[in-house]
Amino acid sequence: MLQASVTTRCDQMLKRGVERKEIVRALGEVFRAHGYEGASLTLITEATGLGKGSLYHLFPGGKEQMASEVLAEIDAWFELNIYSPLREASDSARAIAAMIAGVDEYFHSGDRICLVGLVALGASRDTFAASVDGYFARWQVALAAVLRRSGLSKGQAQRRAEDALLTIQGALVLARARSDAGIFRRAMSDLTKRLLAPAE
Amino acid sequence: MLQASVTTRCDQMLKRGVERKEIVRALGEVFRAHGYEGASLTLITEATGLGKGSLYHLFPGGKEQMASEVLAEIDAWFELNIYSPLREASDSARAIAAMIAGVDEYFHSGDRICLVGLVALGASRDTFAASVDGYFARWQVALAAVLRRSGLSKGQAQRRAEDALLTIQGALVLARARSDAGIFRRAMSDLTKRLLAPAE
DNA sequence: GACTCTCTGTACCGATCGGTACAATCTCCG
DNA sequence: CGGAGATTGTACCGATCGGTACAGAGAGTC
Repeated sequence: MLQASVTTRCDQMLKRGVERKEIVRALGEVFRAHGYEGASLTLITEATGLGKGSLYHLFPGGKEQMASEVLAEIDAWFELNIYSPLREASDSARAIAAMIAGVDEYFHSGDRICLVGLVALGASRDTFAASVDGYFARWQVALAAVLRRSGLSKGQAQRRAEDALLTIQGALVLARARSDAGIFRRAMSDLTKRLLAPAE
Repeated sequence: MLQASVTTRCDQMLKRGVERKEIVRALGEVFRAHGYEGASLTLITEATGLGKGSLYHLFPGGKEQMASEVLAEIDAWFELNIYSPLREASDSARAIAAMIAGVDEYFHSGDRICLVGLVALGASRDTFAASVDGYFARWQVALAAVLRRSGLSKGQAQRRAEDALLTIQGALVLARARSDAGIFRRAMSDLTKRLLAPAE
């Protein structure tokens, strides 16, 4: 019966892991929709279907822990789907196209907001400064490496990667402000061309 | 004594107008620093030096009126210092350079945030949707007109103006996120070149 | 000085905030 | 089934939220 016991426990752990991931995802949507300050415990309980008891059992650190786990999960997603492919890419053009495709998917072609950007602008920025900075820093380094391999100088690569990140953020802001996802799509299309352009 | 009376009233009105402008400016800083939801009445009374009584006497509509007056004031500033010069410009290159200089001044070279962008991303977006959209729409139209006069096609001019707005917003987000005003300065420099470039 | 009207400080309102306490319940195990 | 530990709903906490009521201070007019 030992085997059964172990299996059961593994299943449980796995299930818990999955559930927690699901919860963190739901939390992310709440923070995205209402910001860190605006995401009240009431909204959070509604979005997750969890009472305060469960919530504080799962996240003893309260809202702050919830938000930082959400940021960590975002980071993990980008690490897996964006940074890592960028780092390991051999074909620069293909890697950049894949990055843009990934970004387009993640942000639902401009319908979805960047939570990291939102936090960066808000009052809670200082609390999560390290996560926010790390998110963009790692992205820039990974993208710059690809650009460098495609023949750009170090400075050019860094500058062009910076331009890419800023364009994505700006496109999300403007698309949201004007309720026009077309802005995001056009910006991503232009950005691809700009990233792929030969060194100046 | 009629003259004196009138003069006194005018002075008073003027003084009130100035004071109100000063108050709205202070309100703007609070909203910028804490967002619409985060700007509590306590913070507002501290920033303005006005008690609740005065505040609700001046702004019977409460926080919402305060915020919309702040947005209106921002709009007026841009109308005067950015949109209008853009519309009346004869020298496109000079007009664009002036716009970038104005933007750099307004945003303190990246140290200051765009309140309109912040509102656009936040939960209060719907409340102020018209102001937010109008701000960007008018800017884009004015800038596109200049670009059109400089020889670009209508579509190209619109697209390039869109790119300019999005770049400014993105630069502000990224500069804030990474606590590096240099990002904003570099972006503005690049943007100027991009705007001035000949038609593709 | 008395009247009027604008302005302001303060006390107060119900609602909600993030967070805690804890008993009840559920789940797994022997 | 019985015990142990994880999980949960609910009542409750003090603080603060945005907003209101109102008495009184202040200033301009006669």
